[in-house]
Amino acid sequence: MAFANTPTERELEILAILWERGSASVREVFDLMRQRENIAQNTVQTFLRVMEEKGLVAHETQGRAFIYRPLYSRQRLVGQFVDRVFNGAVGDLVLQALQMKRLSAGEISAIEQMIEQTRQA
Amino acid sequence: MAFANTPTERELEILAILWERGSASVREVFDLMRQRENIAQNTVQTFLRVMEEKGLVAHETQGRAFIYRPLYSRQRLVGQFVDRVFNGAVGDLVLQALQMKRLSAGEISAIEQMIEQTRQA
DNA sequence: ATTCAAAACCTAGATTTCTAGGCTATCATC
DNA sequence: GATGATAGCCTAGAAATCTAGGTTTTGAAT
Repeated sequence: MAFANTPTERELEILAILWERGSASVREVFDLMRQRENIAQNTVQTFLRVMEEKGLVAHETQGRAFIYRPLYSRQRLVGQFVDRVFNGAVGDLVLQALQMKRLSAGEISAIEQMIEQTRQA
Repeated sequence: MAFANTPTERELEILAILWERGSASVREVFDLMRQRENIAQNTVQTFLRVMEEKGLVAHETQGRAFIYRPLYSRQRLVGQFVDRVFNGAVGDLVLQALQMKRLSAGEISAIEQMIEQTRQA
């Protein structure tokens, strides 16, 4: 996606893993990715290094290993997605999502609660 | 994004225009794009031709001009977005979107109505 | 201290995406 | 039927993205 610092396809895949887990070592990211596709650990490592240069992630060391965490948030990605796909109209995105009919009763309740809160503000 | 036939960045930009207008000639797409960036009409034309090969758009002629319309839907894109970013959890996407607090009262009402319908099914 | 394993760094090359120049076809007007 | 304007086609090359091999570093075990 063409904004400044927008993650590429592969970067997004890695970010998704970090969002899910909060943080992870190169090894952990690699192990998850290899389950779905053919990829070398070095490739993952290189991506994380470059992503850090770009400011998408940060790391701290734990023993010899680097533990990465995301700096770029899901929220931000959703914002950019809305801007480019729905011209900024969040409501349209929500409507479109609701039409997908993939929601459980529990999810619907959570959404209703959230709307209640939104209405206050 | 890395699914089969997922539009690239540039393709997405063009699709967004077609979604907005329903359909458009090469010239119209070009005129809209040039307002924001530096691009040649030939580039737009080439993209549309390739996108047609990929099945993302279709065209019919009107006089000498080709009028393109999208075949790949917003709905489908949102579906792929949810899958890769929220691991398929539509509810999480909606929650995240609602937290952005960019909604008007009218939009909120529309969403509530939509939820009512969703609840029925 | 040597050997081994695990991790990171550096680098070049493959692949995909993007870009637009030059060419041809079509139609309207003179 | 020549001229000009508008449109689409073909093509090659530039730029960005992705990939992973070879090397080096570090720490643990013998």
